Amino acid sequence: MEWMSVDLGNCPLIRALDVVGKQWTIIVLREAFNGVRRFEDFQHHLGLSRSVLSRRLAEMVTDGLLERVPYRPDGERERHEYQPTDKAWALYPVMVGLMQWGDRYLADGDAEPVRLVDRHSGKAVVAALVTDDTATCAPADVGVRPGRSFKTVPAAPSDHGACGDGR
Amino acid sequence: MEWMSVDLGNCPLIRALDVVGKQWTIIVLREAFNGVRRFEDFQHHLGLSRSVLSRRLAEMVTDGLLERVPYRPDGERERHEYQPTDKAWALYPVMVGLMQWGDRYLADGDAEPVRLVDRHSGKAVVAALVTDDTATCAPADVGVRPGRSFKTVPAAPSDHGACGDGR
DNA sequence: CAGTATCCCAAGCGATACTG
DNA sequence: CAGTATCGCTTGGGATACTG
Repeated sequence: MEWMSVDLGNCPLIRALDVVGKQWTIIVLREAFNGVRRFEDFQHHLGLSRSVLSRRLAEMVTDGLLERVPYRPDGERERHEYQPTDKAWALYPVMVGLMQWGDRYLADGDAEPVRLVDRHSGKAVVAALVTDDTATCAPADVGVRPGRSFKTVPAAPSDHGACGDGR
Repeated sequence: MEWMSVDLGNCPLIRALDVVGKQWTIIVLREAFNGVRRFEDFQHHLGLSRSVLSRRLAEMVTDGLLERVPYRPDGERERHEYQPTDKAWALYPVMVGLMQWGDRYLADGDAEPVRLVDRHSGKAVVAALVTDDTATCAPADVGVRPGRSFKTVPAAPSDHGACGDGR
């Protein structure tokens, strides 16, 4: 971040926040994780202004979080869709952690928490610190129980067997 | 966030970002996790302006992330220190996840990654998604290998045996 | 040492309008 | 449908100066 003082500039946390810190970024990412791919869909789901969305999307492409790929639905003209990159998927645990933290500490009473479950075992999934050798859940293995606001992950990345697994 | 459209307002992710989303918040939190407690220390470590720090600290106290507790060192006059609350410690995995993500994808080449290790096993610690029943690392169990920028955790919270463990 | 208050600037957002 | 451009507002940050 340009507003940072000298030696902290290369702190990985600062660098991360420089990319992810802007308000809409993580939300847009969540939509993308949820399968949203097109401009209009992002805009309607989130209700943010078109100009902001345009800029945010462009930045996220520049930052390597989204990839803008052309495709042609049936007989229509060519379109583009924004696909989350592996770099973006690597933020999945962070986003989930944030969401679960919000659920736990910022609940407004009426909304039941979003419960993530592992598809295979059916067990609840949480974001946590674990040792290297622990079995982790890949984004593709994660779904939600009740089904509110955070649906299942439709298109997980190819190689991300487990996010955050051994370096 | 006030800038959010209607129904998304109670999305836990949005609520979380409303509290944590401001740029300095997580950085200040990291310092607090690292044992920094006093105004001057935050200011010198981070190099941010006193006015901003003052506001940020006050907000974080309001938001329940920090607690301002009085204490009296040896024979001096009374002082105050900012202690991270359990609510703040619950963000530890998120912060670590962000930091590791920055290390992995935003490395500037010259800086070696911050390696977190479990004190007991000596194994590397990562932020990840796991099932409910997985053994997790409490903040107090986590230290760093080389010792750059992210030191050991000096004062972990009382009851946080494992962050993110079974709800 | 530990802040608070004031002033100014830059960045981010929304609304609106326009292009292919 | 999928954006880009412009404008004005609001917010967050820095500098400086001041208080206990």
